[in-house]
Amino acid sequence: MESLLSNLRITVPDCLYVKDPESSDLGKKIIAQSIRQIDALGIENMTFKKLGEAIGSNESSVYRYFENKHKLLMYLCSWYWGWMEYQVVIQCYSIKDPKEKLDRAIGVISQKVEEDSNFTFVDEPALSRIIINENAKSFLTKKVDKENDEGAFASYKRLVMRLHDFIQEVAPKYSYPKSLANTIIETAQHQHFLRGHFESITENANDAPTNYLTHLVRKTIQ
Amino acid sequence: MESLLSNLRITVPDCLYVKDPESSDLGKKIIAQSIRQIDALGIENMTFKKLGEAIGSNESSVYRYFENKHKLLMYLCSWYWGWMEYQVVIQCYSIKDPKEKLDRAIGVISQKVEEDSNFTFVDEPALSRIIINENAKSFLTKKVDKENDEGAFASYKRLVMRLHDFIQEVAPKYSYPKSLANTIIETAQHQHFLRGHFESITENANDAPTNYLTHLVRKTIQ
DNA sequence: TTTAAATTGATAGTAATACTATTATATTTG
DNA sequence: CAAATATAATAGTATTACTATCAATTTAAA
Repeated sequence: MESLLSNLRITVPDCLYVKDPESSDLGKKIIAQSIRQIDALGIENMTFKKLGEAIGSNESSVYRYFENKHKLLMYLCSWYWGWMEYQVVIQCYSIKDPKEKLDRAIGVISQKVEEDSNFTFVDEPALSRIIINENAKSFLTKKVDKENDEGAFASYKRLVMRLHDFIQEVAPKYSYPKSLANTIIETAQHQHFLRGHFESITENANDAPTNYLTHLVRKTIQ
Repeated sequence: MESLLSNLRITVPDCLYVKDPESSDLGKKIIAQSIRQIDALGIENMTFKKLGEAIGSNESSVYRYFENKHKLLMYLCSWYWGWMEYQVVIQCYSIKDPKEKLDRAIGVISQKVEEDSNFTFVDEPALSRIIINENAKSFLTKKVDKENDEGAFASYKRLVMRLHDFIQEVAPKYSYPKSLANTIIETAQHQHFLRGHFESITENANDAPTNYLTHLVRKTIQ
């Protein structure tokens, strides 16, 4: 996609950072490099020390932007879900037919992610791999409820509700639109993971799970 | 359920332990107490030191049974999936009608877990909470492929294939029986999680996700 | 343009963790 | 009873996830 909207910004809840990383060059470097390192090493093996060194700075500078590694991960996940919501909205905006609109949304969420040149400091395909491998860790902690109260998961929830609205437009009488919206998003990520590591237990080993999910949703709400 | 089969054992891949914890009293204490502590503290905040102290032993003794915390978690998950497979098998054994059989399997996997007195050193309801909160962490690591090669995830994969067989019996022409089997298991856990922490984005806030899943599966494969 | 304020870099230090190693003491088994 | 094995206790190491301090640099305001 071409870079059309240079002043575009994905909003991330401010409880996730100490200082807004988009407000400085160093901050943007932290984001760009953290995506590279988490993708390469996994969140467990990435440290603020390594991150600082890689951008020609140091540990203490990274701490001035993010309280800790977990908040940084949540920031990245939040950015991704905000960006995904934006993708869904623009790619579905002009579609009139609700069914077609829902299909397109499922496609956007489950297909392979491509680079978006509107956000130069974010490598979206790498970030998408991080979502597949690390997103669950952002909420599977003993602090979820506290962090949820602070609004840390607002972007994710907004995407779920967006999808929920699309489902309701197609099938106003279906009883589980929110649960289904959730299932679509989670299953998309999980099937991508299976594709990469457990091909024996999925039929989506050679392809995105888009067809699987589209069929499942259509049948379920028809 | 009554304790009928005192010599019953759930098999766990032996790459997951150094010394079989079921072979001694200390080993069984480690299992029982680790379930309690991981449930209470989360895997992140549980340590072998705390675990050893809680059973009147110490860190080094725990290390003689499990190489590390991650292997212990994988052991517990593996045990759970093995036990779940056994539950599915015995609860569906006598059912002739394939549709009914599949419904029952979905019920077993998605309903609230109850204590099984055949295994006195395992608190199944607590273990089920661990699965909901920590299972994903057992495979979302950079070591998955290596551990998978060693057979660490055999129990989980067997349960998926068991469910796959049930789905195929009902709908031999359905194209995604493995993916769907997976989705049932993962969604069951995830909906339980949402129930506890994100009720605003699920309709299963007051109930198990059994009805949601049963409906979804029936419609999908019909 | 000078001064103050804010940002960054460098270094040091702490408590906790995830182990490894060693040795002493029980306990079991042959 | 002796030998083998299992457990307990202690100590030690490298790494991590921070916190604190201070100097150097950049930026912004008067």
